[in-house]
Formats: sequence, C-alpha cells, structure tokens
Amino acid sequence: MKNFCNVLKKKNYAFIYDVYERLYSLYGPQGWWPLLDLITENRDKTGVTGGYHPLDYDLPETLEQQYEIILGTILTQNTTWTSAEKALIKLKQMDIIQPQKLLTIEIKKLKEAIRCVGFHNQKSYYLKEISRFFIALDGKIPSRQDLLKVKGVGNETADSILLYAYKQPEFVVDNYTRRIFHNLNLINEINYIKLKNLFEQNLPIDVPIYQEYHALIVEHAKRYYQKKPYGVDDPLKE
DNA sequence: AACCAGGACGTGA
DNA sequence: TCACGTCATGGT
Repeated sequence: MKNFCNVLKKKNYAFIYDVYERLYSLYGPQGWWPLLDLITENRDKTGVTGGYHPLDYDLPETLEQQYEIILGTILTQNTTWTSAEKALIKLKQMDIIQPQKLLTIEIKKLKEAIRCVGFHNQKSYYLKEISRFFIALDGKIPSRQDLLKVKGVGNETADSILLYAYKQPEFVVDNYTRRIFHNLNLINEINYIKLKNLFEQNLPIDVPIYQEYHALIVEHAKRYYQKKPYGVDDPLKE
C-alpha cells in the first residue's frame, strides 16, 4: 500500500509548470500585489490589469505598504478588486492606513467606509483584528499558523499575506485555481492544503513565480472562467 | 433577474 | 474532515 502511494506521488505533474509558462507568455508579468500609489502612477501606462509593479519584486518596501496589502487581502475576499480598491482609497483619504490609527476609528465609521466591498459588518471587525496582530508583530514575519488564528484570515488570505506582503514562498490557491484545472481535466483535488502542496511540489521554490502564477490564474479566469459554461475558447485547451 | 466576485466562519453530520 | 448556510454590496 505504501509503495502504491509512492507510485502515485511520482505521477507527472509537469503540466503545472507548463501552464505557468503558457499563461506568462499570454499575459506577461502581472505585478501583484497592487499598491495604491503605483496603481494611480501606472494605470494609464499598461491599462491591462491596472498597472501594479511589473518586474519589481522588491515591493513592498515599507511597513505601510505591507499593511496596505494586508488590508487589501481582507477587503477583496469574495469581492472584486475594483470594490476593494475603492474601499482602500477611502481608508487612505481618511488617513487610516496605519494600524494604530485604524484602531482608533469607531467601528461604525469603518463599516461605512468599506461598505462597497460587502460583508462590511464582519470585515470591519476583521480589519481591526488583523491590525492588532500586525502591531504585535513589530515588523517580524508572522507564521502561517499564527495568521490562521486571526479572525477573518483563512487559508487563502494567510498565503496571500505571506506571499505578497512578506515575500514568503507560499503558493496561493483560490476557487479559480480549482475551476481552471478541474475544467482542463488536470486536477480534481479540492482540498486547499493538498492543492497548495501539489503546486509547491511541482514548481521551483521561487517567490516571483508564486506571485505571478496566482495572479496569472486570476487574470486567465477573469477572461474564460467567470460565466458558465466555463472554459469556452480557453487557449490552454489548444 | 439571476449570478458571481482575487473567502471565512459556524454548525451539524 | 466535509458539506452547507450565512454574511452583503455591486456589476453584468
């Protein structure tokens, strides 16, 4: 039985890297995670995904940028980035994209500011929770385990924070990932951890690749996997 | 007018 | 563990 499992593990998942290269050649670098300053700075230049910071993998460079990314990961849960960005801009106008300041804002005002993202009752609470956590970190990199203890931070958000705010090699899985690879009849696994491991075991341990791959999956899914039937005219099928 | 969005949580099998 | 209902606003 044990041997049988080992045989299964040796199954060829080379397509995982192939798909990455294919998507990269289709769409190019996505430059996630988007930061407000760079969005407005680059919006007109690229136009495609809204700019971001293509090929600059040193970002984020400041605590404030890290914190902004973390707020974004919560705000964009089950919501379009467009809505999340609007909420972030409001928070910036209120000058509370700093954990200490955000904590002083009364919950009622915070709810109103982020209303457009939906789930504002719980997300406003989550934003305060992650802010306390961020302050307690005092600049240190959080463990995945500790992140998951924070209310509002699940598997995907934890990995997003680690990968994009802290440049840790944690592959981010989302519903699009499941949808695309299932539709292509390549992977049937739905368990988050198992899927995550599958990707990580078949890719070089490389932060920029992890960052780009997840962003590319989202970009690809927006084009071919938003409305049913999924995958119509998906170029990956050719 | 349904359906989905860069999910997470609480509950009950 | 796993499936399911719930949270809520905005766009197509």
